[in-house]
Amino acid sequence: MEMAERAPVSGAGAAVEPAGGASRPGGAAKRPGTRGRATASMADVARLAGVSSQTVSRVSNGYAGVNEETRRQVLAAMKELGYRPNSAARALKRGEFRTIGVITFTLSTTGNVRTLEAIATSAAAEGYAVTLLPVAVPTQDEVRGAFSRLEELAVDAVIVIMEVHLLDAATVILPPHVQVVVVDSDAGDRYTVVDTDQAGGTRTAVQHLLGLGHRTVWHLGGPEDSFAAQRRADAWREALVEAGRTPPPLVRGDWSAESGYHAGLELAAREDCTAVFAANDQMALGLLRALHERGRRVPEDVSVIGFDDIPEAGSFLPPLTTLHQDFAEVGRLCVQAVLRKMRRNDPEHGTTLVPTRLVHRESTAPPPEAR
Amino acid sequence: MEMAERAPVSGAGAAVEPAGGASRPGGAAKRPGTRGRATASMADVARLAGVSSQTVSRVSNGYAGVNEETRRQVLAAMKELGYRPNSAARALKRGEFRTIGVITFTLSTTGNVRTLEAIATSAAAEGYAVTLLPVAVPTQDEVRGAFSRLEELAVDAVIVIMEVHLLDAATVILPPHVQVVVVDSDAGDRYTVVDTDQAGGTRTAVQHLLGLGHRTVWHLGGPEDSFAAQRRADAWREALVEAGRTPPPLVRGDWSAESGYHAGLELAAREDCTAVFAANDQMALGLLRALHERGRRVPEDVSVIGFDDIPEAGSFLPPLTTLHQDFAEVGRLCVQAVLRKMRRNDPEHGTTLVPTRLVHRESTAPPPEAR
DNA sequence: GTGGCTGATGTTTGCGTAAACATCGTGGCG
DNA sequence: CGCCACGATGTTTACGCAAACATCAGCCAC
Repeated sequence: MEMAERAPVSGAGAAVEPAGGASRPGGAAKRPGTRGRATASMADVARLAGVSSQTVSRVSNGYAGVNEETRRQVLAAMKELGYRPNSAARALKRGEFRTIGVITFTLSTTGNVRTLEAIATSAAAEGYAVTLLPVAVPTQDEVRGAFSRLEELAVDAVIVIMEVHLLDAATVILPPHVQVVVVDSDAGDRYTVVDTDQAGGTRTAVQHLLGLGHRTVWHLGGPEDSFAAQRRADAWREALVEAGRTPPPLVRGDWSAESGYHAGLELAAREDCTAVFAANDQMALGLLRALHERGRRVPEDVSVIGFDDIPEAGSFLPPLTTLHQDFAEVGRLCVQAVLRKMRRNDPEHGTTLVPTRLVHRESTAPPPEAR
Repeated sequence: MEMAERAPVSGAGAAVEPAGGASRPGGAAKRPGTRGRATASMADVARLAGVSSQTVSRVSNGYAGVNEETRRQVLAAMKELGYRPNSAARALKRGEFRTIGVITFTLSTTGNVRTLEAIATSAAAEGYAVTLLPVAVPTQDEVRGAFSRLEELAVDAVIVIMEVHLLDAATVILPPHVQVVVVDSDAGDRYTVVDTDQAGGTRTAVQHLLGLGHRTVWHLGGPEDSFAAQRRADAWREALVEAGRTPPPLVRGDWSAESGYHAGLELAAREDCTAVFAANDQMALGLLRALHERGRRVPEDVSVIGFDDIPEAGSFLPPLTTLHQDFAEVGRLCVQAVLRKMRRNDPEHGTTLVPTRLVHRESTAPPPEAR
């Protein structure tokens, strides 16, 4: 921090030549491709300040027992040389990297991205960096590969934003000292989990529509291999049964707007379908298009409710009533949880659910027959 | 890789106690909170395999000159102890971290996210990890803070996904040995830049609409402080002037669908507006809603073209004609460029533009008067 | 046969940092 | 007055790894 305003690029390390060149046999030009200008080390700073390197270390780490005058000199020397602690050496010495690894299957869903962003922000606030490990194709080998790399990588803990069953085969190679927190799954018995309250949100959605007078609620679900989708579908069914209604057949999409459109064409053909709960906003978007094309008005003929509350949801035609997921909170809690586990070396698993919030816009209304 | 299928969690390091405990004075329980079970080091493996630690190193790094029999023994010992190279020590010794830092202002735009994803994937393919540094609020202090951290952080190079003018004040503290590549800017004279060909794409959009017979093309631009927006606006104006048309007044949004809606209400009121080029798809979405609400049909009365080709664009009402940005390619080229610069220690700046592609859907048509 | 060469392996050393321990004044107190 | 506690600083050492150099056996050529 203190050296934030040192000289611009080429002027760095101007006055004193950091040790190197002749004196160090092998290690002069460290950074590959750095024209021999090694970065200043603690020893260089110590020499310039006329103290021992240990004193530099003490200043660098903010220890109390350093004379004010000495401290000033050291800081001055640091500034002059543009000294930056070498994090590799630090990590080696301390045995921790101050880095959290995030493994994720894809960044193409809003949820994953927003969660990741929140994780990065929270981690930064705690002095941790975030290393990203995306897994392009979700074969088990891929996942395993990613984790293999993560282990050799400099991470103290791992947050997984991914359907947990993709992780199962990889579990065995998690090194015992790395704590893991998982998002987006219901594997609370085997992992520490932080997630949106899928079931609660779904119940809210269903009850909202029933409350408007709809006889039952159709569900445009996510793909079969997604636990989150499964969970929402289960909760939808339960909520209907609890209310004494008969759940209509489940219609599936794959989270994409396109798949929502296709499913929507089916639903539009059913006269008895007056209310649809879509498992995410993208599919709801496609659904809206299909209903529009088939002349079914929303919300007059059919009510639609989404899940996620993506930023665009308020601009759909009509603006979409949906369940807001607080991804920022999920990300924040992930970091909290993983750091707590790390610090306490806590092997216990816990599940933290973040509630959703119903955002009432213009895509839901009482059914035609109730008017 | 060889140790991918070693024993599950608790069985790690079963047979041989890695050195530690009594023999090492200070360094027994390294990882904080690890109940004293230190991870195995090269020395431990060497002891078990009955070779020197250097031979272990050679096996670990795949050097040729190791006897096949010896190699097998070492690999077996590694497996038994669950040995993983310590990346901190490796980084310290080698003087590089095999990590690229990505600094970005926000992950709420599709472009940034997709670019980031491509960067992470490409970097992984090159054996590099990606460390993420989001800057929540774009004040200069924030940016500076992020870079400060990056320097102490373990990165060999930096990719910036951010309007470059936000970076200017921070530049001075970039350490001289870190190569930088910037996305999303036109600062080719000061940085190496990889970006979508904004101007080319814009020209394509304008020409497409003029080609359909529209007298002129309106522009729903991005915020004033965005270079990308500025660039698209400039190119739009130029393309019109080149074609001998008079550019109508510029209407601005802030990239959001909401802002597109508000701007759209204005545009909908102008009878002479028959074609709009929106600077991104989100704003186009809002624009579509506004036009719909005001009874202006798309594309019969007004043609709309977007920019980005977000996944949802094909599900808009109507499906949006837009310019596809190849973010994956941008990300890939970023990694290529920054690694090349690193390896050659290349101080030269270059600009790489990735072309766009017109995706023709249903939101554009000839103007009413041409029919 | 002996010198040199090659391939396989061991030994030494140092990367930059920070804990542990050592030293060295100074001042307070018995 | 001398001893000791204490604050400030210096010295040693080890973190884990991998270059550089050293060693050593076997083998070929002259």
